[in-house]
Amino acid sequence: MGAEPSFRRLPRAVREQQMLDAAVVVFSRRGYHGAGVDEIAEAAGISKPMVYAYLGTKEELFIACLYREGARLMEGLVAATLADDLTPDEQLRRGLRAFFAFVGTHRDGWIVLYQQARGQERFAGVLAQMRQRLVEIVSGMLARAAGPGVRDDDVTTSGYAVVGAAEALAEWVVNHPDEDHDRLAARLTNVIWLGIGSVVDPR
Amino acid sequence: MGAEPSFRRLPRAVREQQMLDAAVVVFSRRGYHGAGVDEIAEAAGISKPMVYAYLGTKEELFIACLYREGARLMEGLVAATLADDLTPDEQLRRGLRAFFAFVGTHRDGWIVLYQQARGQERFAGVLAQMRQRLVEIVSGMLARAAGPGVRDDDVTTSGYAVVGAAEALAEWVVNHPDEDHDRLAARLTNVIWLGIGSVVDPR
Amino acid sequence: MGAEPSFRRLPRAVREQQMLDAAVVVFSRRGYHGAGVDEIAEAAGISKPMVYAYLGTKEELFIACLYREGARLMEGLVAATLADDLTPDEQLRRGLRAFFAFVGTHRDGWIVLYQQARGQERFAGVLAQMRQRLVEIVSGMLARAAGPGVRDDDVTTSGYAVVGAAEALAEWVVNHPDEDHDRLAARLTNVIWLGIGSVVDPR
Amino acid sequence: MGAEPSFRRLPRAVREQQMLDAAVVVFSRRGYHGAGVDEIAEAAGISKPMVYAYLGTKEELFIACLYREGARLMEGLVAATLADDLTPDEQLRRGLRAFFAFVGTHRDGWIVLYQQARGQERFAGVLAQMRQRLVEIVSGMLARAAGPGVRDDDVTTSGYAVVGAAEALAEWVVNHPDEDHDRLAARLTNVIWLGIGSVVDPR
DNA sequence: CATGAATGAGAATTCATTCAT
DNA sequence: AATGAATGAATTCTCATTCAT
Repeated sequence: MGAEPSFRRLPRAVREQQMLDAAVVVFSRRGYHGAGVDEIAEAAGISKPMVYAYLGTKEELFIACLYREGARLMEGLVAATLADDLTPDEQLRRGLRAFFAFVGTHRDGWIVLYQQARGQERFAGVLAQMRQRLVEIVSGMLARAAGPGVRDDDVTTSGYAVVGAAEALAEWVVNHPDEDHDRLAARLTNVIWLGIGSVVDPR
Repeated sequence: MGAEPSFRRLPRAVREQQMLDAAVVVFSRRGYHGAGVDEIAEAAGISKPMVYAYLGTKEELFIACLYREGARLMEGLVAATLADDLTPDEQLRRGLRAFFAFVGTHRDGWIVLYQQARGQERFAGVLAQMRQRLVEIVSGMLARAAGPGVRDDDVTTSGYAVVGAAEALAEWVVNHPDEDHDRLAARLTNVIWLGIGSVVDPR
Repeated sequence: MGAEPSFRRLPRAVREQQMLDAAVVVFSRRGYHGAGVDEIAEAAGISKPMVYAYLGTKEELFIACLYREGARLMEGLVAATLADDLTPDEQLRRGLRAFFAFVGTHRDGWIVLYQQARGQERFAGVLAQMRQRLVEIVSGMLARAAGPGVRDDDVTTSGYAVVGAAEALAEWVVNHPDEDHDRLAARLTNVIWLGIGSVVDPR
Repeated sequence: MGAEPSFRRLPRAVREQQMLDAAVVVFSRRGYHGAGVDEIAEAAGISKPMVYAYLGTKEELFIACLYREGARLMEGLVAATLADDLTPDEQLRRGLRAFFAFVGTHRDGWIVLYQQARGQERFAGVLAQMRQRLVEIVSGMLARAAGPGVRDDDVTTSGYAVVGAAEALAEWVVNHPDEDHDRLAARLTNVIWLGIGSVVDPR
């Protein structure tokens, strides 16, 4: 049996995760400008200079949060989506499920990513990029489903719409923590799938 | 015609609108916390104390922006929607068109409402309320289209999805100012209308 | 019967008194720095520029209050004291009575004079001067009563003590508006008169 | 002897006292509203944020001054008064001596307590309370001296008068720093002691 | 490694005062 | 004569950031 680790001196990597955890929580509640480094340090149970020593400026700290949470979200999505031989609609359904799962589990991360990072010129870029990737992924699925002969424009538009719908429902998920993600994903997939028909084959 | 009015002393009502105009622009770029009252005053072409004299605290100023822009949005929507004898889908299409028109014309107002007000606990309420009204309006249209025998829950979820999709496309509109709103509204309506079938009559 | 005077256009002298009335009230509650010219103007029922037009700077306004209230106090005292052929103790008693009467009737004036003007370097002078006159008056009475052969120093000290005692009781009067001034004056005179014996003829 | 301590970084307790020292000086000269936190910080030889970090708001800072100086005054008084077996008049004499000593030594503290705290509704309470305690202490001595059969009212009134006289002489002390406190206390005690006879046994 | 001490720079808010009408 | 409009100059308070120990 190994020695219990001392509580005070933790390896750097661990400390950094604790700080990021705290930062995500605080940023999610107060926003970038509203959050104080003091507050974050306190929430992390360490002193302010440590925050600066480990993660740098408040801006860098925020960006670190963005990257970590963004990566988590993407990981979940990709993992859920990458299995072989899935039909596009199944892929979509699993992607949505993973998405809602992330939002449900990482409420604060979601809020930081989607509510706080937006609208601060400085960070909008990082966010827009991620969102762009989402739209592309979804558009890809839709395109595969639609087959050739559909205008790229229409597919992209639909991609936006789908991502937007998912995001709106994410807000719903945030406010209704006991919602069944599977059911939600299934329902939305259906709506989308039928709807997509109008793009694929507009009468 | 009459002499040009002196530029320095203006009646209160005029100045207030100028201030709100400036405030919306600045808030949209910097967010609530990021915006300085100094900056807003300068943008409005007057001195800081006037802002406080006329519109009160920064918080009250922000709320005033919220209300003005919110009212503008709602007016447009309601006006577009209220005509007699519209089929639900036509109603939806017109509503969406009005929505995209607002977003296109009042870019900054849109951003303040939908990106900056969110995530500041203080203002989330005002916003959530407005969004709620939107969802209800849309859900109403969907319900009328779906007829009885559909679960309220499903209708609400769809309402959220539709509003979310519209919001996402709004972002698209913001970034592609020359997009044809009519076309976008029509396309989204189609997607929705088919999709909605899945809720009304699954399988 | 004369024409009713219009309410709006009042002769300057009247307006000035109204302003001073209002100013005394506000200064008494808030102190010199704490009081706002806005507040005073509003209390006087006129607009701020009028205050400046009539009474000048806030500082000048405050000094005007000081002089008016100080004059009122002194008038009362002198009037009560000047009658011919009064024994010193009767003089003192009447003086105290007049003093307490002023404090009771002009509560705010008293507070401005004795609590607010003190401690602002700028005004302390005016105040100290008035107080000095009071001490001299009282010391004069005491000296007349004591006759020659008493050290000036002792008389002055006693003068201070008497004025101080009166001021302390003035605070009492302010807080107990229904106190009988005559009785208070009589009691204090007695205390003083016996006490004064110790100075006159210290065993 | 040991190395001179570095001047820049000092432990909190020390800095707090320095700040209070400076604050008392500045408040005494300018009054609560007239004093700027900037000015106080500069007088204390540190930067403004430290004042806020350690002592809180300007209001809290002022109250801290009130409490510290008030405690100092009271300590002196109680210490001087508590010795066993003193006759009431000796007690009073010692009390007055201690009082004058405080005023002489802590000129600024005295001024803050007795001139600046008054008249600001916010602080009047703290002050009134302390003054009340003084009046009660003095009244107690007078009552012990007077024996039973004297109206409470009269004793209280006399208490006020005595405290008032002492306060007035305190002002004298402030302006005549080389006055002999012992002599002043003795003289005032005599004046009071004879005067008190009139209350105890009038005519 | 860790932190209490310290601050420069700026934020919101107010106020005495003036001007144009 | 009278006032709404307007502002320069503070003032209180906060915050991101650094240094000495």
